Amino acid sequence: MEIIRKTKSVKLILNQFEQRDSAISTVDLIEKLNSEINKTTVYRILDKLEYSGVLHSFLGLNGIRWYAKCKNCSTSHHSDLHPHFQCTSCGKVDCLDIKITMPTIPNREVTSSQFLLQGKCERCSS
Amino acid sequence: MEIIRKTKSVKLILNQFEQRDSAISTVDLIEKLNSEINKTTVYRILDKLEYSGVLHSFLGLNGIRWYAKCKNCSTSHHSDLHPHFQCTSCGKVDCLDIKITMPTIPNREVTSSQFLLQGKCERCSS
DNA sequence: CCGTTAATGCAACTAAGTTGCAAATATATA
DNA sequence: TATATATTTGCAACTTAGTTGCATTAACGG
Ligand SMILES: [Mn+2]
Ligand SMILES: [Mn+2]
Ligand SMILES: [Zn+2]
Ligand SMILES: [Zn+2]
Repeated sequence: MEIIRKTKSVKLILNQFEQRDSAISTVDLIEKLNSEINKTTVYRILDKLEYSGVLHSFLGLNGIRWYAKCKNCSTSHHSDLHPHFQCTSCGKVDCLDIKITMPTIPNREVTSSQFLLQGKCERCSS
Repeated sequence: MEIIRKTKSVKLILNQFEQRDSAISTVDLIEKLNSEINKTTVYRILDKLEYSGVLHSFLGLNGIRWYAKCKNCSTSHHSDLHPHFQCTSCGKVDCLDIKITMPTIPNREVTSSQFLLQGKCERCSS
């Protein structure tokens, strides 16, 4: 299930991600676009954009899903093994440009991971 | 909000955690005890056990909360900064006895983290 | 055993996300 | 440009994890 048609809704959602560099939660996106796009459509487009390698997603502190732009991903290959940072003060969520060394665990075959850091962002800690 | 009284329900829940060493999800616990304890009570007891330093919790792959025994925690101090491992084949979730080196990020004050690894457990990969 | 207070069950609710289906619209082709 | 067709959308209804208020029950110290 890839994105086939550049519809009005797809453009509106992509536009949101072009306007900022931080991640956006499904809830925020639905709220922000609620007069223009139905929430079902938002979920479906986000699914497709992730599948296509345009966005990647992860879970925030409360289990809500967040989406952010991919950098070098495609439909066939995803390379989003980086941590994310959620500010407990303002709620902002960012991708971190940090290589995490995947720990090797005896007798376990690790295929992927989610690493979420919490604390205060630059703006909130100064 | 600490545990004050050792009620029948509290004992039943603690018993579940004594019987196994891996984590248990709220959903599994509610299902398993559904003939003996109301789900509201399960949620409330888990809250209190976590607050008291008996259990710690974290989110699994699908955003469902999991609980596991604490090792050296108390009401005043929690020391559960370790990764967790979820088997994508059998669904089992474990605490990993691995020290993770908290990355230092410029201009950000990191206070805690959640690190969830995914893959195949010992039993499922052999 | 009794009185106090914490704990419980229940029903109703909230909120994120999903599903089926009919209507609308993007796009390729003529 | 008009038409055909497959994709996308909106809507309403649903699912599921977790929460809340309140009346009832039960733990436990005296
Ligand atoms: Mn990211
Ligand atoms: Mn753990
Ligand atoms: Zn902040
Ligand atoms: Zn397994």
